[in-house]
Amino acid sequence: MKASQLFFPTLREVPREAELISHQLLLRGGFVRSVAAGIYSYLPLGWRVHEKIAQIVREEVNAFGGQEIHMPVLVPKELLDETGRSAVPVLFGLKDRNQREFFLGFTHEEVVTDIVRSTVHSWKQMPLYLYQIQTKERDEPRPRGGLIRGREFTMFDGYSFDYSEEKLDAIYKANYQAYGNVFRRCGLEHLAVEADPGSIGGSENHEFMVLTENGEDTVLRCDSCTYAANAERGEVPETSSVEAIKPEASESISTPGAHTIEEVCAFLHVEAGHLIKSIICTADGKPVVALVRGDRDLNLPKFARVLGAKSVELADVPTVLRVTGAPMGFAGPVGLAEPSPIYADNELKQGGNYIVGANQADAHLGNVTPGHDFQVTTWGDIRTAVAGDKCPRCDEGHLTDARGIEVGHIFKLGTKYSKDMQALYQSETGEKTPILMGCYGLGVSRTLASAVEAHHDESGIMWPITIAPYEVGIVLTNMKDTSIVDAGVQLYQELKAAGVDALLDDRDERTGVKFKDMELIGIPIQVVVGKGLANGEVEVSMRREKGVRTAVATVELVDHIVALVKAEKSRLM
RNA sequence: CGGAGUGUAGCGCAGUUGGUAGCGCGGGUCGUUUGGGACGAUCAGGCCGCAGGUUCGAAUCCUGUCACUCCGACCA
Repeated sequence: MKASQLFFPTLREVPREAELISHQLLLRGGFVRSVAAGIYSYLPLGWRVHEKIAQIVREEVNAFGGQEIHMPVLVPKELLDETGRSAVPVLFGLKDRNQREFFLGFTHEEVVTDIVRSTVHSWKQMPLYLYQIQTKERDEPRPRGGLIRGREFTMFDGYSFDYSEEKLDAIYKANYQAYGNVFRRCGLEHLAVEADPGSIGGSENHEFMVLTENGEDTVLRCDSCTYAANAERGEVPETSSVEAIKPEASESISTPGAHTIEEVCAFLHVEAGHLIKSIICTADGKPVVALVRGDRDLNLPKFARVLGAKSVELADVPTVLRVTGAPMGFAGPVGLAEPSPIYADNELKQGGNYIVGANQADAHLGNVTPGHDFQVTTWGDIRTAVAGDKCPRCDEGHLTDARGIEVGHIFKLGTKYSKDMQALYQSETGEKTPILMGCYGLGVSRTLASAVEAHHDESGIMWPITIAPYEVGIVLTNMKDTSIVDAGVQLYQELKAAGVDALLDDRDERTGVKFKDMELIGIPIQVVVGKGLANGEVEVSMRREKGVRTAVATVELVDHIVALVKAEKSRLM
C-alpha cells in the first residue's frame, strides 16, 4: 500500500474524549473513529489489525476442528424466551413492522442451539464445534475506555456439542490451549484465571486476562502453586488458628459526623482492621446484614452464593434507615431497629473487641465481639480476596496481584441450554439425552485495544508484528529526488513480491512527519531510503528498538527484511 | 442509576465586571524548504450542544434538556 493512497487521518493532539492510552492512540493513529458512546467505526488501519487478529483466532480454532458459521444479528424474542434470557437487562430490543419483537444479538447460545437441535440427533454427529466472529450488541450500563468496553464490539463466539463429559472436557481443554496460542501469537502476556461464571452458569469456567498496568480487573496469583483467579472470584481460606480474645464489655463511643470507615479511623486514631463494616443489602428483596472487617470489601457475588440468593444488591437509603433506625453511616450488628439475618465473614471469627456502628446518629460501639455481643446467623467467605491472603489451594503460598483486561471467557455449560431448549440426541443405547455444551468467547476488538495497552511508548503504538497493520514501512525522505523515489518504489515492489506486508510512505510530506506517523501507527520495521543511497545503502530500524538504525545494502535489503520478519514472528510462536 | 466534570472552527484550547468571538494546529492557494510534526504570504472556516428565561443587549446570568468523559453501581 502506498501511504499517499491510504486513508489514515492521524491526529497530533489527544482528543478530549479519550482517557485510556489505547483509546487515545487508536484515535490519533487513525485506526478508529467514535460514533457514539461505546460505538466505533474502524478505518483501514484498524480494520487490518482487527482482521489479522480474527485470522489468528480462526487458524487456532480450525486446528482443533472448529467450523466457522455466521449467525444473524437479529434474534427473535421467542428464542430467548426459551431460556428466559429475553429478560437480560443489557439487551437492545426492537420490533418489526408487524410488532414482532427482536433483540440484537449479545451472544448466540440460543441461536446455535436452535440450529443444532434441528440437525443433530445422534451421538455419531458429535463432537461438533461451531463458531463465528461477529458484531455483538449490548446496552452496557457504562461503556468506557474506547474499545475496552463498548456497546457494540466484535466477539469470537464458539459453541461445542458433545455426548460425554470426557469429550466436553477434551474440547474445553483444546479451546483453552487454542486461546493461549492466540494471545501468545498476538504478543500478549496473559493468564487464564478462575472466574465468576455470572448468570451464564455452568460447571467450570476460565477467564483469559491480558496483563497490563491499568487493566480494569485485578487478578490474584499464588506465588507457590498454579492457582490464579479473578479477585472478584478469589477464595479466602479459613484460618485454622483462631486467636482467643477475651471479650470486654461493649461501650458507646461518640463519633459526631464520622460516617465512613476513614472518618471513624481518623477520629478515633485506630486502624480500619479494628472496625467491622456493616453493610445492609437486599437479597431477593429482603434485607440482610453483611459484616466484613473494616479494611476489607464485601464481595457481592460471593455473598450471593453464601445466601443462595438470585440477586443481592446494596440496600437503598430508605431500607438502610428502616433496618438500622439511624442515618447512613452508623449501621452495626447490635441493636438493629428491624432485626435481620446477620452474615459475617469468616475472618471475623478471629480477634474481637471491634468497633461497630451503634445504629444511632453520631455514635459507635467499642469492644464488640461476634458471638458475645450479637449472634451471627451464618458465617461465610464473603469478602474480596486481596494480595497477601493465603492461597486457597496450597499450604505455603500467598497471593500476589496484577492488573488485567478480560479478553476471553470460556464455560462448560453442561446441559443448561440443551435442557431448556430440548436439544436432545440419541445415545448409543437409544436414550434421548440433552447435549453437553460449552461456550467460548473471545473479544476481538478488546484484544486489539489490549495490545495497544500492552505495547506502546510515548511516540505511539508498537504493534507485535503478527497483528501490525503493515509489517514494514518504507520512508522516502525526499520526494523531489528521483533516485530516492525510484529506488524506494523498486524496493517496495520487491518486498511485496517477496510476500512482505509493506507500506510505502510516498507522501509529499517532510521527513519528520513521516517518521512521526510511522511511530504513531506502530509499524514494526522501518526502512529509510535517503542519504545512504549514494553508497548503495538504506537504513533499517525496529519500532521496539527506537534509535537503533542499521545500514543495509539495497541489493541485500529484501533478504534482510524477509529474515527480520521471520525472526520477529518466531518470537511470538 | 448515584457522584463529578466537559460541551466555543476539522482537532486542542482561550474568552475579564453581560456589549455579538479569538489563539495554536489542521485545511485551500502561491512561494521558499525537504533526515525528526518547516517558514513566509494569503484565503476559507462558528446557530458558542439544544430549548426556554432574565436583560436594551447573553458564549458569559438562570431553568430545563441532550451529548460526551471519569468514579461508583452494574457487566454472559
